[in-house]
Amino acid sequence: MCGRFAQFADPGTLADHFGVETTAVGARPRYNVAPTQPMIAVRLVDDQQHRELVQLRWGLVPFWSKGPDNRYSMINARAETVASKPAYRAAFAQRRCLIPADAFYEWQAGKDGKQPYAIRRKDQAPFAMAGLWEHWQGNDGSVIDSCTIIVTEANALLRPIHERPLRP
DNA sequence: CCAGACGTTGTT
DNA sequence: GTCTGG
DNA sequence: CCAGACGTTGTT
DNA sequence: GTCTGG
Repeated sequence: MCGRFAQFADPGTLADHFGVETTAVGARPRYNVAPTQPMIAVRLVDDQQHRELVQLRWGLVPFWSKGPDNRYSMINARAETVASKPAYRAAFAQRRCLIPADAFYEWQAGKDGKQPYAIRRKDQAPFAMAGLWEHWQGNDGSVIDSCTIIVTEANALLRPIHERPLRP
């Protein structure tokens, strides 16, 4: 669940909405954020007291990784296992964040193909998804700040559109 | 012990 | 069918 | 998540 | 870095 979403609220609106003081981020409206692309997150600054808007790569790159590896999908983390999975454990303990969104997309499978839906609030206000972020530094000094979105079972509203698969 | 994975979804 | 790139 | 590629050689 | 499978 949640492989695409929209972020088109302007940083000022997000700042009001999520209690952020720093808004210095080069954000433009995004109606279709895809995995590996940069997106906006809300996270604590180092003092752990204030929040900032920050640009992160969608698709968490573990700090111990040799680099981004698209063979593994780190765009979502299951809520039931996020505390113990090697790729997420450290971030879960230390580096949680909010992913502001105006809508997220789900595709309903039908016999004539797939029908996309945009899911958003009735009042169209931005909302937050739960996320984790990670800091990665390569041997050449390059740096990637990345994130993942935590997912759970579909609720009654979403179930007719799309259910998260069961896992052994 | 070392080598290799480290994740999720969809589809059959 | 399955992987990669976005 | 979807869309698009999926291969190798030789030449510029 | 840390766990799992062999």
